[in-house]
Order: sequence, then C-alpha cells, then structure tokens
Amino acid sequence: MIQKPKGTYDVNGEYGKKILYIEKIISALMEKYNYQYFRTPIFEASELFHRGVGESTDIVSKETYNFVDRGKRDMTLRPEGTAGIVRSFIENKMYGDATQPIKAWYYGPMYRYEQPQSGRFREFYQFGVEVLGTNDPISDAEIISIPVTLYRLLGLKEIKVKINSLGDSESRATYRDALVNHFKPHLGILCEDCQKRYEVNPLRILDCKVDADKEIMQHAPVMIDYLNEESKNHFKQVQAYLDVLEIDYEVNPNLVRGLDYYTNTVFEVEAAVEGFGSQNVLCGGGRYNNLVETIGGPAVPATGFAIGMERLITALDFEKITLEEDNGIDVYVIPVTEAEKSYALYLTQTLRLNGFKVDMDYLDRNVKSNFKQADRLNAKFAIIIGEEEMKNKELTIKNNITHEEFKIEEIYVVNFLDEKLGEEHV
RNA sequence: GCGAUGUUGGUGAAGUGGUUAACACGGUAGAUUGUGGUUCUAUUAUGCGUCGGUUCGACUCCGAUACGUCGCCCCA
Repeated sequence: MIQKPKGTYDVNGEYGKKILYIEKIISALMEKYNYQYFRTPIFEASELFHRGVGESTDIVSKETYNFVDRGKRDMTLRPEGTAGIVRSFIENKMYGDATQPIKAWYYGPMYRYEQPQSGRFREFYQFGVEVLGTNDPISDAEIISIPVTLYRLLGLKEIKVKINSLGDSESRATYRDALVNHFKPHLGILCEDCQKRYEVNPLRILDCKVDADKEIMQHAPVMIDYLNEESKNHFKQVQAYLDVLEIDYEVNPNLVRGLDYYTNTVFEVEAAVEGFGSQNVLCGGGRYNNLVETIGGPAVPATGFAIGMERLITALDFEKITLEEDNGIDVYVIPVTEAEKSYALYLTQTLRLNGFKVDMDYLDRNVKSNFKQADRLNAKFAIIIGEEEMKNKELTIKNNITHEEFKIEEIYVVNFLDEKLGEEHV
C-alpha cells in the first residue's frame, strides 16, 4: 500500500468541516481588521530563507526541504511565511504605496523536515499576519490582539500571552556582549547544546530547559536592563496599549524566540490546558525592524505573527470545544424503485437550487436501508417517492425527528420545507 | 539527528509457533418485496504494515525498512 509521506495528514470528514469553519472566521476577522490577503509561492529561492530567516536557525540549517530544479536553481519549500511576504513587499515596491502601513495576512502550508510528534508535522498550516511600514507600538499591540481575539472567538480559554523585548540592534549588541562575558568563564558547566548556542546565538542560552535551574542562569544579565531609552519606551508603550485592549500578558525576560530576525517586541501565546504536551506554543511572533533591509529592501520597520493551525485545533479539542456547525442535511430523497430514480434526481436538484441541503440514494437500496442512511446523514426530512407519488405529484414527506408524515403536492414542497425549517437554511 | 513504543477486517479490538483468526459495532440480504432507528436469521479478513531470515511449519521468534504515537532538540 502506498502511504502518505511521513509527517503529513489527510483532511476529510469532521476535520474538514472544522478547518473550513475556522478559515471562514479568520477571513472575516481579517476583513474587520482591514488586512489584505497575500499569497506567495510555496517554494522560493533558497537564498531568501538563508538571508531572511537566518543561517543559525534550526529551521534553515537542518530542517528545510530543498531541491535543485531542472534549470539548476536552488529552491526551498518555505519553512515559514514571513520571508516570502517581505520578498513580495520589496519586489512589488509596496514601500512606495500611498497607503501605509501595508497590512498583510496569509494562510497556507509550510514545510519543515522534523521528527513528527504531537502538534508537529512536516507539512503544516500557518495563518499569519505582517504589518510593514510602521514602528508604532500600537501595531505591536494590534498584532498581539489578533490571535487573542481569534482564540476568544473560537472559545479557547486556557491560553497565556508572554511578551518580552529584545531591543533594537544597539541594545541587542550590548546585551549580547554582556551575556558572552557572563557565560564565558563558566562554559564548561553548560550543556552541550548551550556550548553551541554560545557560539551561534548566545541569547538562546536563556531559554534552555536543561540549564534553566543552574545558578549562573539565575545571575545572568537580564535583557530589560540593557534596553536603551528608545527601546525601553517602545516596550512600555506596547504594554500600555495591551492594557487598553484588555489583554492579559506576562513579561518573560527569558523569552527569546528561535528566528534570527526579531528585534524589540517578541511574544508567544501558549495553550495552558493541563496535559497539552510539549508543543504548546500556539502562536509566536514579534517585531523585525531589520528584515526588510536584510532581504534587500529599504529600511522598513515591521511586525507580525504566525499561528499553527494543527495546534489550534488540538487546543480546541483539549478544551472540548465543539464549533457551531449545522451537522446533517435538510432532506434525504428516497426512490422506492428504479422507476422513480429520475424523478428523485429532479426533485433533489430542485430543492438544492431552492437553498436546501439535499442528498439522495445512489445505491438502489431498499426503503428500510434508505431510512437508515437518512439517519446516518442526520436528515431532518425524508421524502419517499413511489409509483403513486410520482403519478399524482403528491409527495410523502416524513419528519425524521418527530416521525410525522405529510402528503404535500410537489408545487408546495418548497413552501412547506421553508416553513418547517424556518430560518435555518440560507 | 537521538531515544521509547506500536502496526491484526469498514471500525474498536482479542489471540496462538501448527488444519476453519474470538468477540463487539458497522455493512449487505431476508423474516416485514412502500416506512426505518426493537428483535431474529444468514453473510461480511485465503489474511494479521512491507521485505528478508530461523523453522518441517510463523500472524505469532529474529533482522531490516516504512508509517503511527510520545519525548529530546527546535519550532507554529
């Protein structure tokens, strides 16, 4: 048997309904926030991610799906969405648009070659947002408010927002030096991974779980003390605006994030449900004021986030949230014998065009089995068509819930169903 | 990349080195050839992830591999 590739999954049935429902909520929400929809290629020149996301990040250095195409170009399946959006922003010279900032949202699959586990796939979907062209702390707060609002709309309660500031380039450099000086004499007692982090990206030592309890971690310099005035003010204002938006958050000085491009505000939204597992970061993001320039555009400040769809759905399951969905169909049409099949098809189509959710028998089942099928499909009504009905154009309609039975002339069926089903159908 | 664990029908699953792979649900047909969701009867895996090995013989033992699940790392 041919199996699906490792770390991928098929969507169908209930899961499919759920996904479509969430997608609808997301696009409606983005409309209210007035963001424009972006769609960029799933593969890009590998260089984009090397320069954009950063050589020192795991997702680029050891998790990319890359290939050389027939024209000998080095391509990579996108491991995240921001780099593509920024590339598109630059290539379309959107920094010159009259309307600023550019507020973009995207939704689609991302690819990372990792060991799959709970809440983690090799092909996974992200919904993300980027605001390009402003350094206003209001945009930082707004960015944080989007996932929070989405989670609220979907009914998630057990979530926690964590924020931190990495400062601008200047503050970050000073802090980096301070960290290096702090850890240098004690390198030996740090774990193997941290030794590497020390070389590549010392900030990452801070969120190491292995070394978290060691004493030198307790005394490590704290980023916030190294922020220059400007960065400090920026962070303060972000917090003030979050208060205005009535968003609960926790400042976590050890929140660092794994992608190289972040500056100033960074944040994560965690699932705080008991037993969720280790992949509990539902959403991550922050400001990246140097990225546009790094990729080859002008110096444009920007901020954004990404939400993992699979984790979002897992979180909904964990909180036992069932989304508002109308399960089941309005009418199931049952031809008694083959002679009534064509008429049943005609009736089915007529009702569909009148706005009802309708299905019919495709397998020449007997009436008994068809009633079972109607139950399985959660049909509210069953219409039985036999010789008599077809001849007299008077249909037998049975309410599947109350078991009431009606004889209705064909021309009044739509009226009848409208009345019975009320406003439910659209 | 490292570690743990699993893989039996449409589904949930039991099971043993040896002729017909338990049970339940579901499906199909019938008892009731136009009315169901109760009951009864029959039927429903020549096959136990894949490939190789041990054996007179393996679904059951061994090895490899694929995929699943769960950790680590990292991330959404």
